[in-house]
Amino acid sequence: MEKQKYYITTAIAYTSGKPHIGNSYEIVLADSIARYKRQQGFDVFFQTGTDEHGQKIEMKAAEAGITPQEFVNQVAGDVKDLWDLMDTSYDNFIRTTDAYHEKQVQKIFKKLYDQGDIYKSSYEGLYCTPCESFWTESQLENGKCPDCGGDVKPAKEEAYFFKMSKYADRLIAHINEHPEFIQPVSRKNEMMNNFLLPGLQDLCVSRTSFKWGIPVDFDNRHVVYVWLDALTNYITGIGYDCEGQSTQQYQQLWPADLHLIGKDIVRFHTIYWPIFLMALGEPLPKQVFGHPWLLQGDGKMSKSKGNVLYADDLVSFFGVDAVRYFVLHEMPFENDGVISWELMVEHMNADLANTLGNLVNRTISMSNKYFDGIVEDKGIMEDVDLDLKKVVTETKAKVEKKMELLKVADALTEIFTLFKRCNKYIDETEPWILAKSEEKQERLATVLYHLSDSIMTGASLIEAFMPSTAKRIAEQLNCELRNYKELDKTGLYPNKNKVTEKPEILFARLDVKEVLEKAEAMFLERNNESVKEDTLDEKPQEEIILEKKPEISYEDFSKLQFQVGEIISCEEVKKSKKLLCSQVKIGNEIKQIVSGIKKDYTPEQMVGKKVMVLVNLKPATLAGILSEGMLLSAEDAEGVLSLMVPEKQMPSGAEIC
RNA sequence: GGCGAAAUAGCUCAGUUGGCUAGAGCACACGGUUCAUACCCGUGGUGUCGUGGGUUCAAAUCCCUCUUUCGCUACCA
Repeated sequence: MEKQKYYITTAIAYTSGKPHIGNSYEIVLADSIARYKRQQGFDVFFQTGTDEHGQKIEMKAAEAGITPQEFVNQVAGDVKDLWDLMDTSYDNFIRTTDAYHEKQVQKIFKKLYDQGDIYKSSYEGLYCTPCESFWTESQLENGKCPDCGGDVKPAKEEAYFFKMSKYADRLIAHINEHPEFIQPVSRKNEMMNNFLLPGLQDLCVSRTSFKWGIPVDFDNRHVVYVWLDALTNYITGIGYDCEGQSTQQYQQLWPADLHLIGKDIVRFHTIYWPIFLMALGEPLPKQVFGHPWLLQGDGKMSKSKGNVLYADDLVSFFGVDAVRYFVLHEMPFENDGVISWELMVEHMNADLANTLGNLVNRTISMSNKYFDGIVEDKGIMEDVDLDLKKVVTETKAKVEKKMELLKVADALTEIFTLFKRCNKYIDETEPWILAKSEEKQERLATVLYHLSDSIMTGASLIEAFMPSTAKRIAEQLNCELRNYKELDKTGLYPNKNKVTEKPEILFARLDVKEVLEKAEAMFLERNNESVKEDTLDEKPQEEIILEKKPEISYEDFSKLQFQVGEIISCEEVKKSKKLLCSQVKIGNEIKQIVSGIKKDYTPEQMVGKKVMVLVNLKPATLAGILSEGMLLSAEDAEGVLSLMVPEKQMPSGAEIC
C-alpha cells in the first residue's frame, strides 16, 4: 500500500525583522507534528518560508538605505538560519520573491479577473477616509459609514476588488459541515460572529500606494494585495498552476492537511484563503489551527525595553532541544502561554535534568558498575515489572490520542510520565540492594534490561519533539531508535548489548540566579549597543519616512484654523479603550474634543496642558461622544504620541499660523 | 459598545453527559534511600471550586445577577 500523504505548512514569516521566540514557536510546533507524522509512516511534506512584500518592508529598506530586495534577502537568510538552528525538518522553504511564485500569482490574479471574481472599481461612494475602509451599499447606515457615522466619500483611487460575498454562503456551509476545519473552536465562533454572519464585504486586492509587491501584469500601476500574494504560497510552493499545468507533486499533496498559523491571522486563512481557493476551483485545506501566543512572563517583549527573547539567545543558554521542550511544553492549546527565565530554568532542572537526564545516567551507570555495561534479560520477572511494562506500552496510544488533537504539550507530558515511572521502578526494585547478594544477580540484570528497554521506548517517542536528545540516548545505550509501530512492545532492546562506558550529561542543572544574572548582562550589553548605534548613526534609526501627500496650495492651508487650547478638564471615555475626552478652552470658548491618546496620557496629565488644536474641523461623534476639533500630536515609529505644545508660554486662543 | 471565553491549592492548570472524603505538576516541609546530574521514592493542603441567588435527593459541573480577567471586533479627528 502506498504511503498516505500529509502536507503541513507554517505561516510564512514576514521579513520586516528578525523573528523573536514567540514567532519561532510555530516552526518548532510544526516540525514536531511533521516529524511525528513521519514516524507514524505518513509521506510528509512540510513547507515554510518568508513573506517578503509590502509597504512596511519597503519603508524598512528605505530606512536602512538599501533596496527592498537586499533587505529581504538579509532577513530571509536570518529566518532560515534560525529555523535551521532549531533543527526543523522542513522540505521546502518558499520565498514570495521567488520567480515561480511571482509569476503564478500574476496568472492567478489574471484568471480571477477574467472569470469576474476580481473586478476593477473605485472607492466611489463607498469609502470612508478616516476609517480607511470601504463598505457595500447594504452595510451603510442611513448612507453613512456604519463605524464612525461620517460621510463616505467618492474615491480618487481605483482598485481591484474580490467578490467575497459571492462565496460567503458556501464557506459558511463548509465551516458548519466541517467542525474540525478551524481549531480551536473558539476561533471559529469569532470568525462566524464577526465576519461571516454579519455579511462579508468585498476585499480590495490591489494597491497603488506602494511599489514593493508583485505587479498586476495587465495593469502595472497596481501591485497585488499582500495577502493574495502570501496565501497562495501554499499552492505555488508545491507546483500549482492555474492553467491546468500543475505538477504531479501538487496533485498528490493538495489539499493541505494542516495550516499552522498564529491566532492573529486566522481571518485570512479561514475566510479569504478558502474563498480564493473556491474561486480557483481547488479543494479547501482540511484544517487550520490558529495557535495561541507565547508571551514573556516578566513584562511584555518590546524592542525599546531591550528584553526581546530570540531563539538563538535561548539556545546559547539551554541548547536546542531544551528550547524546543520549553516552547512546546509551555504552550497550551487554547490560551496564551508564558515563558520566563525562571520558568525555563525550572523545567530545565525538574524535567530535563532530573527526570530524564538523570534517569539515563543512573541506568547506564548501574549497568557499567554491576555488569561491565552488558545489558542482558535473564527473564526473572516480578509483579512490579508488569506495571512498568503496562505504563510503557500504553504511552504510545496516549501520545497518539493527544497528537491527533494537536495537543502537543499534553503529548510531551505523557512521555515524561513514562520516564517518571522508570525512576519509580528503580526505587521499587532497589538494584543496589540486589547487587549485594550473589543469588539476586539474575534479577538485577533483568531489572536493568527492563530499564534500558523502557528508556528506548521513551526516547523513540520523544524523537519528534527533541530529535537530537533521542539520538543521544540511543547512542549512549548503543542501539537504534525504534520503529514507531513497535513502540507498544517491550523486550526489543538487543540482548547482551553493551552500553557506553561513560554516560554524558544530557542536560546540566542550572542555577536560577546565575542564569538571571547572565541574561541581564546580555540585555544590558544589547541595550548599550543599540544606544551606541543610535548616537553614532542617528539618521537611519531616528528618521521616520512618510509617504508624500500631494502638494497643496496656500489657499488649501489657509482653510485650516489652528489655535492654542488649554485643557481644563479631561476624563476617560468609558466605552473605549483608546479615547480621552477633554474640555479645551480656546479663547473665550470651550470645546469638547475626543482624542485617541489614552495609552500615552492619563486624564490627570492632560489637564493644564496648552496644546495645538485644529479648531474648525467638522464635529463628529466618536464612541457616542461629540468631538469638536482635534488635538495635534507627533507619533514615533512605535506609535508613541507626543502632544504638540508651544515652546513659549502662550495664551489660550493664540493663533497658530 | 457588539460577540465569545474564563474565574478551582502559593504558582500553572485537569475536572468527561451534575453523583461517593475536589485532582495533577511545580514550589515548599518532613521522612526514606544512595545507582545517579545533592538525585530518586514516599508522606503532607482547614482550597468559601470569583459573588449572590435558583433548579435538584445531589452542583466546581445546569439557570439567572453581579464582579474581575481575557479573546475577537469596532472606536484612534
